[in-house]
Amino acid sequence: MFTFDSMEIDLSQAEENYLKAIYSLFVVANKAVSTNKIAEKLNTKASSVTDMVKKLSEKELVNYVKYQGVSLTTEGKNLAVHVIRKHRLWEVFLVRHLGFKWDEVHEVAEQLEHVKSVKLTNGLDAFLDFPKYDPHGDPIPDKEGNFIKRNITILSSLKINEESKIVGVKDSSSAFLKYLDNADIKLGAEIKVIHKENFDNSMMLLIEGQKISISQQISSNLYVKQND
Amino acid sequence: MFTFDSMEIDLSQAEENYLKAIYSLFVVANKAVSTNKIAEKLNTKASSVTDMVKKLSEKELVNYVKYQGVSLTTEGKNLAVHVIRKHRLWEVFLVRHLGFKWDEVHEVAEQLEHVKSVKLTNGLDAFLDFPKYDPHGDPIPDKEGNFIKRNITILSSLKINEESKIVGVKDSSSAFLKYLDNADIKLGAEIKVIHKENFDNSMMLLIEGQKISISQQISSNLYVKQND
DNA sequence: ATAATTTTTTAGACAAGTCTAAAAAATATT
DNA sequence: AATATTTTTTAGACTTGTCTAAAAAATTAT
Ligand SMILES: [Mn+2]
Ligand SMILES: [Mn+2]
Ligand SMILES: [Mn+2]
Ligand SMILES: [Mn+2]
Repeated sequence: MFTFDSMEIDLSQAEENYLKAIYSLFVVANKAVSTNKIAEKLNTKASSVTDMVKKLSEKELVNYVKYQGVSLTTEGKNLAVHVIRKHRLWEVFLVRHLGFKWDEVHEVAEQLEHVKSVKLTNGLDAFLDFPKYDPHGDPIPDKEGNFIKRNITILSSLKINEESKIVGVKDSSSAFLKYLDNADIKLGAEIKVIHKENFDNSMMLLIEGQKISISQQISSNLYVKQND
Repeated sequence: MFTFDSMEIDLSQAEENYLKAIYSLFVVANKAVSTNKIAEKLNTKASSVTDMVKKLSEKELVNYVKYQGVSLTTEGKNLAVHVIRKHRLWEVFLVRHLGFKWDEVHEVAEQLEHVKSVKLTNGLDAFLDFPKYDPHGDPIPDKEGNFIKRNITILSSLKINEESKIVGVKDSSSAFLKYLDNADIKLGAEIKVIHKENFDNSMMLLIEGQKISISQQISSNLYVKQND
């Protein structure tokens, strides 16, 4: 049976970042992703992407046909998920044990995710007691690469009087996370939709007893789980 | 007053490794170190070292005169010590919290020491309760770069009946550390020299009540602190 | 269906870091 | 002091990952 322990391919940080980018773009698009989209995501140029994608194709980590976009092979996907696992475990560590705020962890996790040591990753996982979610509500793959598939609802799509719980953020930029902190909007908070303003699509909510109005910008970047 | 917080120079991992190598070679030689020695330490070629040393000299991190060896500037030394601080803090973390043995930490620490985040380093330091020594008995610089200067005695230089405590290892290769584990020789152990064999310079010791014989190879790689 | 526009790839260049082989300098030997 | 040996530097090449500018292909508009 497959586990990450068996993975001994030594990729560069650049290669790992490409795999991650391709993975996350594919998840939303659900079809082969363009070199342009990858370039945008990685803050680089499409020509650089073409070069790298050829290299990854040589290594059989991506499927690539000229002019037709890129997708991950099974092996490429496993490697991408493994990097994501490390990224999210480190984020948990930083928040729980080193006093980082959820808007401060990403940059450091981007570095830590490239450290290579199966013992380190699994040791960290155990130390943290096998967390299922990172500080932004994103699921953490276990060492087999399996993770919880969340039943995501976007807050903005809720109807009046529907009740739910905030379980994640779509945008995890520092700016958005800080806004949430200031507005006292936290993961796990119970909310109820009181009113939806037709004019600007803003929403009036009851969050943990508090009445609060949020713009469409905000409500379309919050994931909720509806109460049964 | 100077602290590492003020250091914002962004060095590559290669540059940091060169500074560390030059630092540790200089500490033992106490004079400008040769490109050859640096090459040997870093498992590279002297010609590569010459190139890099020129670059570091441009950045005023080393003093370099052709054919006359290399030494660190104040800034270079500060940066080297900062990397060593991170290396040793991570080693403590790995042993204390992730179940690593002292012979397993070095390789991973070599990667972790290059992660850049003042908040991470100081947070880790605080989480570990500001440890003074790493698992091999090496002193850990604080955030000002200061560390305890140990009064090192090599075990092999002790006379008969002298009593002392094991406080460090000179060789921290995995092979040597595993030997010590098997022989049940630990940092902190109280020892007394019972006998010195003239023939091969082996030593008979009393370690925590146990009688044990060690070769010169071993005794010349153990640091002790003499009891007053 | 042709033309205009956008996307993607190619061609050529560059910086970082490394290597081998040869030249130059320093050191050791006779 | 001259010669041989060792150490160090230079010269030129290679890899990885990136870039700009130009060419080619695909897409959109007319
Ligand atoms: Mn993140
Ligand atoms: Mn996250
Ligand atoms: Mn070490
Ligand atoms: Mn150590």
